[in-house]
Amino acid sequence: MMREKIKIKKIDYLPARQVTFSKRRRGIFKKAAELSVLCESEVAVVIFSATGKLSDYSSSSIKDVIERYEARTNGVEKSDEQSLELQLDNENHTKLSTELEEKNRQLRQMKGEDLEELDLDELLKLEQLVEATLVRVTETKEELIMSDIVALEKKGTELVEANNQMVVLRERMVMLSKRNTGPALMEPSESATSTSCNSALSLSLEDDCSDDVILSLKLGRP
Amino acid sequence: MMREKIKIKKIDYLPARQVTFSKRRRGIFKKAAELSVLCESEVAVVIFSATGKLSDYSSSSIKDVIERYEARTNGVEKSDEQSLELQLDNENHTKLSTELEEKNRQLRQMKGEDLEELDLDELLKLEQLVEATLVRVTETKEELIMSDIVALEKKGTELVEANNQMVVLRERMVMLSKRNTGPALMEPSESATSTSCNSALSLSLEDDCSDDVILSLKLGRP
DNA sequence: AGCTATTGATAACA
DNA sequence: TTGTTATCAATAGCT
Repeated sequence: MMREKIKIKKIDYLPARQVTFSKRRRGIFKKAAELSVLCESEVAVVIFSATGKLSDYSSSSIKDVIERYEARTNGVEKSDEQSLELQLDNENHTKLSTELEEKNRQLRQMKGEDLEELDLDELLKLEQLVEATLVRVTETKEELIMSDIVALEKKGTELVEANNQMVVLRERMVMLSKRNTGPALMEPSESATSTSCNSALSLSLEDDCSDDVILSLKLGRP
Repeated sequence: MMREKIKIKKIDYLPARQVTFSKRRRGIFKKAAELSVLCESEVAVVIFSATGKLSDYSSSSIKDVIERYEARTNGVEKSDEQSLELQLDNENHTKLSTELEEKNRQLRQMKGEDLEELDLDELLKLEQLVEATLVRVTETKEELIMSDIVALEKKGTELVEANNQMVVLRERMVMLSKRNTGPALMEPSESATSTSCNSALSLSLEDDCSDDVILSLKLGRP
């Protein structure tokens, strides 16, 4: 009612023709862009309006497309002369593309996408595969965490050890000081004595002398 | 139901991509032809497929359109045409190879190989990804199984229904027989009456007449 | 320019 | 590849 089917023949009424030209031109450019994306192709469109105005679209450079076109059109015999290398290249390219596509498919399915393409058997196999991966990843992760923890514990033990040695050294020095300068010197009221260390270790070793902190250590699992 | 809206991005599945390419190419050519007629314009379309195959349409002569186009484009320094294509090919090739390599790496890690290349952060991310995949795969699998079961149940219900109708028919025939030939004819001692059906259904509907089995149905979850 | 009813294009499937 | 059909997309006729 509102709109009727048109016949494909010149639109006589100029304003309508201009409007249609604009709209359909946009439509074609859009379709060209879609095709180039959907199918990874190179598309070029050149339009001269009735008034001679030029419009063009190209998925890449229109010059490249035209050059490529002319190379193809003019050089039919070139594909006999130079074909070997080009042919090999093309074969290679096709092979690579196919391979890449296949890998992409596999990857997508490993990521849980496009699963509707699969039948039950394939789904079960994929499930097994993913489960196996998960086990390995988790194991590897835990090993890594454990080795980190062990390394930290070792470091901690070394630090505690170093601290103890320093405390001993300090006491000796205090003794020496006393012997040399008399009892006026402050002495430590308390020695750090903790020497054991475990993975949930949280200890703080500080001397009473506020300006004489020896070591402070804190370890823990998040 | 039948068709869903598509996103404008590369179609991954090759056969579908080829079909779409053909159809949309035809579509664009048709639109181009319509525009040229409706608005008396000159339209040219050049398409290179992903495999390098050339297709073109032009309302007049493509060469004319191209010449006209190039006349408009000032100062077009034509670099040698051959090297352009070769250059593009080489770039493409390199890009493809790199991409393929990367995908292979990702795929190996998705399969739980080469995990030692990863640090803890990457491992945690991978673990999450794989867990998400596993959830999706399992869900999809279960949906598929459920839909299979539903389909079987439906089939089962239909069969039971059909059976019931046949039993009724049979009873009527027996009645008729009795009326026509007297009480000498055998009659069924028992009618199958089960009309409900569930997924763990297991029923066997047989008439007492050993040579007159009507239906036998067995369904169940493995 | 916008706005819909309608035609036209086409994705999924066979 | 070609055909079919249910949907989606383009656009003709108006404002």
